[in-house]
Amino acid sequence: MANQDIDYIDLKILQALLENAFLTHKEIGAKVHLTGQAVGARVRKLTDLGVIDGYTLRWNPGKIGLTVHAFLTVFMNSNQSHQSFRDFVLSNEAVTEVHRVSGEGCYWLRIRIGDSSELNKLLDSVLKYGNYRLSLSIEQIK
Amino acid sequence: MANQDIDYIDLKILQALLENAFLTHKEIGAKVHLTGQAVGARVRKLTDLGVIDGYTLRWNPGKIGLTVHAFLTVFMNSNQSHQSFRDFVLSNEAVTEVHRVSGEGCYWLRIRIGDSSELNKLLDSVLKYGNYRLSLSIEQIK
DNA sequence: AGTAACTCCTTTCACGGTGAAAGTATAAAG
DNA sequence: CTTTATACTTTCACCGTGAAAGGAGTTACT
Repeated sequence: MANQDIDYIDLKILQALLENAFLTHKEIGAKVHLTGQAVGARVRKLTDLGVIDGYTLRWNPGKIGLTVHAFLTVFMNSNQSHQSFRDFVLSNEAVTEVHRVSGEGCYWLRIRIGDSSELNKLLDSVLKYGNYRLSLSIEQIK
Repeated sequence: MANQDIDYIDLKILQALLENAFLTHKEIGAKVHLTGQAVGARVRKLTDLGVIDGYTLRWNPGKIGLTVHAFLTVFMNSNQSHQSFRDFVLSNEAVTEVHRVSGEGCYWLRIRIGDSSELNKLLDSVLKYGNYRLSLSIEQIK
C-alpha cells in the first residue's frame, strides 16, 4: 500500500473508524471484504498521509460537571491584541476549540465550563480583547 | 471499581485518552502509578457512567478534498419548519455538527464541504428554513 | 507473447495488550 | 478484633497486531 491515492474503500474505513475507532481491523475488514492485515496497511497509509491525525474520545463533559457548552464569536477591538488573545485562549482550559474566522467576527471559540458564574468570569476576560456574541448550546442534535 | 465517584486519577486518565486514545492501559498506568489492569477497570467505570461515549478519530477532512470549514448560525423563519430542518441537517453529510442554541439564532451548524460552490448550494437549501449568518474557518488555532 | 517490475492482497507467526479470576491490602463499621 | 467492602496487583489464556513471505493481477517494455 504505497500508492498515495485514497479510494472508496479507504473512505469506508475512515467512516467506520469515525463511528468507532476501536473496531478491530478484522471487523472493518468484514465490512469492506479485506483481511485485517490489509485494513491495517490502509489505516497506516491514511495515517502517513495525514488524513488520520490521531485517536481521541467521544465523551460527555456534562457528566464531570462541565454543564455549560457555549459558542463565542469574538470581535477584536485592536490589531495589537491578537497575540495576547491567542495566548489567552490557548492557556485557558475552558476554551476547547478556537478558529480564526472570516465573516462574523475575528475568532470563534467553543467553551466548556462548569456553570454560568464561571462563564461570566471568562466573558469578562474576553472583554479585554474585544466584544463578543454568545450562544449557549441547549441540545446537541448531531 | 464500583464506587461511582470520579477522582483526580480518573481525570488524568481522561486527559491522557483525549490526547491519544490508543495509549495502552499500561502506558497510562505509568503516568498515574497504577497497573494496566487497574486503569482498564477505571476506563470501564468511566464508560459505564457515560463519561466516555466512545472512541473516534482526530482527522483532516481537507486532505480528502473537504477544504471548506464553515460555521452557520441559522435563524428560523417559522415555528413549523423545525422538524423538517432537523431531518435536513441529520441527512446532509456536509453538516457534521448541529446544536439547538439560545442567544444568536436558533441553530448552530458546522459544515465540512468540498468548495464554495457546493457551500453555495447548501446555503440555498438552508434559506428554505430561515436566514443564516456564515463564518468561514481560516485557521484552527486550538 | 514473454518477462520484469510493481502493487496490493493473503497467510503465517511471534509479541504483547486485554479482561477475567484470584489473591492481597487497607479502611470503615459493628 | 473480626467483618465487609473497595480497589489494587498478580497471573493467565485469548486474540488483535505488524512483520515477513508468498501469491495474484496489472502494466510496461522488448
